[in-house]
Amino acid sequence: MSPAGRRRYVTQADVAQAAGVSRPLVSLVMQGSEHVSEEKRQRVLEAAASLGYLNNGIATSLAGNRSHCMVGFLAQSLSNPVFVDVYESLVEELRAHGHRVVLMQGGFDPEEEDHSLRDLVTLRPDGVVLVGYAGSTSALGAAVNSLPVVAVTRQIEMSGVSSVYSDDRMSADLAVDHLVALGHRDIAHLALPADIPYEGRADGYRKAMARHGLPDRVVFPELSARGAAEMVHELMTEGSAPTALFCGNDVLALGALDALARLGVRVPEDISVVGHDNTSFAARMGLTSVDQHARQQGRIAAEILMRMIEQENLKDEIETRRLLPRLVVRRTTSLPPSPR
Amino acid sequence: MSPAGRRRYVTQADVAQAAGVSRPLVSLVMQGSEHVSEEKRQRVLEAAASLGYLNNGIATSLAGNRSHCMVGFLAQSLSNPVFVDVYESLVEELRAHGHRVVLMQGGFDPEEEDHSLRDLVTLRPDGVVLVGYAGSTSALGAAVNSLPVVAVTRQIEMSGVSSVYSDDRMSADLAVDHLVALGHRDIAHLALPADIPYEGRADGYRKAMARHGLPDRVVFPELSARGAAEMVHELMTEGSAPTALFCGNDVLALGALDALARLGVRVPEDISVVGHDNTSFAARMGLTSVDQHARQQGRIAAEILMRMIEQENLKDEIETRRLLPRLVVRRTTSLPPSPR
DNA sequence: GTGAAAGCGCTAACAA
DNA sequence: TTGTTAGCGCTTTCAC
Repeated sequence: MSPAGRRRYVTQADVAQAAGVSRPLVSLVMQGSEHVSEEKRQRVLEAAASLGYLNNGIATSLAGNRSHCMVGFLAQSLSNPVFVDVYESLVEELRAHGHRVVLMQGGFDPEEEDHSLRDLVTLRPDGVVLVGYAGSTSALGAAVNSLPVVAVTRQIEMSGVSSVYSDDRMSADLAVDHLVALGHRDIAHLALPADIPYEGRADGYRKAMARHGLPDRVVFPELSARGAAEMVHELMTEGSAPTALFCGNDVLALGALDALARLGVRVPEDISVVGHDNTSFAARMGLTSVDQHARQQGRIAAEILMRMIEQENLKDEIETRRLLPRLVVRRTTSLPPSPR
Repeated sequence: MSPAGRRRYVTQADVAQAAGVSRPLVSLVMQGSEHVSEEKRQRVLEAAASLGYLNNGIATSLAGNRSHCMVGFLAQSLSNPVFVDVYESLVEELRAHGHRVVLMQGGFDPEEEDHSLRDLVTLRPDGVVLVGYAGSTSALGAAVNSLPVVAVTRQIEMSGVSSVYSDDRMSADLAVDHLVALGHRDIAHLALPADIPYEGRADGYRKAMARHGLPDRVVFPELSARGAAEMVHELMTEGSAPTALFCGNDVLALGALDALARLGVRVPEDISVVGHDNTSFAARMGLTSVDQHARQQGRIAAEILMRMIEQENLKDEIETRRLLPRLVVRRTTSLPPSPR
């Protein structure tokens, strides 16, 4: 069966020899060409099957000077389900166009992101999708010169980079306005770390509070449900507790809800909570959350990318799509507790 | 800047011409060879930078007849956070060994899985990790002949495939024994679909119930929180409601909790709920769940894969690691309601 | 130190 | 219909 010694892939040359034909003929058979006699086709296919031949896509795309039909997806993290939503909808859309998607994890460290992006480009994809990219502009600039790039869930203002994103300032407006309309005045914000590229949420929150003439209160928990839980515990036990919490994303909101439950603080009777991203667990938990249309973003990104790939020239032919977020009100927000 | 017409990658030949040196010299410089004069090295590096040269990893590995330092990861789905845990811990471990990981989504359709696996192998990775693989044995057999394969979260009994998994029958034992010890007799099981490869959970549940002399009740919701919610709604409103629910995974458990909350059924006072996988949201929601040590599975898979890659011969040098699951008791399980 | 030549696995012109 | 030849971008002998 398999060769005894060092593992080695079976090549078309091996198949050709076994079948007693020339190398290019094997190539023709593998490509399903019509112009091959039935007899040789059979011989080749049998030889290939018995040797366990597997096409080498790397060599194919190199020789044919053609594309893999592959696009790269660089995700900062998958622990936030919203990124999974983007990925899945993108895969779905691109598959329909005959493209496959390979994902690499970037990470939160800019250097790591850079490195991952370079690794991805090394595979010579037809294009690259960046989700929550926080790398340097230099690595990005190099990529942009050679292949189409589209950023999702945030805008990257750079020549050659298309963007699909949701307006984060408006997200904050929606959340704050909703809470203020209910009568809240003491609204704290559980922000995403300052070094990840979603500062619009915190900025928007500050502006919205100022617009209502209310003082703002921003805290920066570690980016995890646990981190949020610890921060909320602190917030609720030291000094004056807010009557409402706007969380930078649903993962943080989940942690917040946990901490509140442990403290015996009732939601929404004692405190209201708003999340961000409207992930499926927000829906299941009855969490009021801002929807940034993740699946739609993935779909649009796929469309833009396909267009960029097809025209294949003119790096300034980029598109920018800003979506309007939508507040989904559920069971975690209501009137503030009446003053004692 | 970039060429006006059709987008084309800059090659070493372009760099060589611009720098006025030979092609191989550029290669040497790019590989950081010592045996190059400082002057030419500078010229080459400048030319490369100004042209925006990016190495072609595809051509490199082909020419050098050497590996990418890349391993493939085929995931059935990422909507279940437990698979993300496996992926992230694997990436962490393999990165430390200088390997990068590219992920492709398989899907639930066996044909799709097959296709994805072939696509992945086409990229000539050093090895492949399968998570929740449900493809055909033929595609797998072909892969196994050419490169190391390790299956995670389930066992694949096939020559050449290593496996890391948690004992699903024992999971069911832990859950059922816990509930029975609390006094439950009417325990229903929200099973994973029969066509995905985790039948051990349902089998184990049936056996455990039989062992206790109790009748079993298995229902098959659609594999999503929403599906579980609908199924549980049905279960609780038609006929006799069980006093406890053992769910095939935490996603289903989340849906179950949602449905119960909407029905006004209290957990754990009226009904106990046990999940599976001990995902981070189980921890945050106080869900009693069976931990299958996902991160540890990822780490072990990485170690096994590295070992298989290094020895590089003898396809029967495989390893099988069965982990023992652990029940984590939280707030969703307690005594059954006292009979009316 | 540097260039010429050969080759990785495959495809795409040819000619036969 | 088939084999021969050349070449994709890169690395790797091997002379010079």
